[in-house]
Amino acid sequence: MNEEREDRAVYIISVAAELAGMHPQTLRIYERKGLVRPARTSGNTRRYSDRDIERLRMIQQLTQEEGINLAGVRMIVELERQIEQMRAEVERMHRDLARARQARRRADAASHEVGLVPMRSLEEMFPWMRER
Amino acid sequence: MNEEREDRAVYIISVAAELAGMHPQTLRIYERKGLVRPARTSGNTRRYSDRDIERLRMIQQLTQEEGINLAGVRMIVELERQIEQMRAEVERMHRDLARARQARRRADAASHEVGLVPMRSLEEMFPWMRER
DNA sequence: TTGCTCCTCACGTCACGTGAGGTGGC
DNA sequence: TTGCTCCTCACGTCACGTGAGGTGGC
Repeated sequence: MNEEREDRAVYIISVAAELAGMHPQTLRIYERKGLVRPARTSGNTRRYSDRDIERLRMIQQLTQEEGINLAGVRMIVELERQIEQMRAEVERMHRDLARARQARRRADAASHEVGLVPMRSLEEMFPWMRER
Repeated sequence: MNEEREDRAVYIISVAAELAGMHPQTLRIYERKGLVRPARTSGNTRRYSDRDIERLRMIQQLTQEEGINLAGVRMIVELERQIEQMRAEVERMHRDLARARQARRRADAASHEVGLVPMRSLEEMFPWMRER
């Protein structure tokens, strides 16, 4: 399912409630508390997207199975957003580090090719130093 | 305050409750729910450390000011532990990356010193490329 | 007209904090 | 003996979900 499709607001409240396994009135309460923000038609009728449904299911998991109230759900959603962001940051830095190390290796290899004395690390020159 | 001092179990329940601004009975409830684990004396009396007090204050913040219930507090404490761990990971990688880049610079400089053809980055050879 | 939507209000249930009440060891 | 601790039980309050009841537009 692509992003455009996930964000398309297609379900009226009764369908969304059925998909999420909830009472329609519960969905209205969640909107008032700012937990879900469905789109509205020109006639002021709510329209839910697949992303909204996914969010509703997450809320249901937290409230029903974990017994967490809505104030808790709100903060947990925010914290998980932060965690997701940091996970991406770690991922990015892993790539940067790998790239930096590869650049180093290429530079050393290039030195060899033009017949120069390679820059070696202490460990390369004195292998026995590795143990400590 | 050092770590050893933070973990020393010194306060009886009435003092801990006063320091945290709570009812002693509330502290017993929190222990039963697994939110705080004070030490016990040989006579089975609870003894709270400064770290325990800190935790109690955090719980109070979440329940009273944010209106979060104990199930929510439990998960939030866990998520914040994860975030702290990831923050340390990012910190560590930052250092690794800085170290890798410095090693690269040192290697280049050393090539210069022994009169070899230096391995230069594109930016070093064509400074005007920096602007983009 | 039918079946949906919109809204507000009220009730039942449950979590949680407070307090009482009774016990026992420094 | 006094003042603490330990525990359990009960009550008041509040959050939340469900449902009813009345309205209006496709």
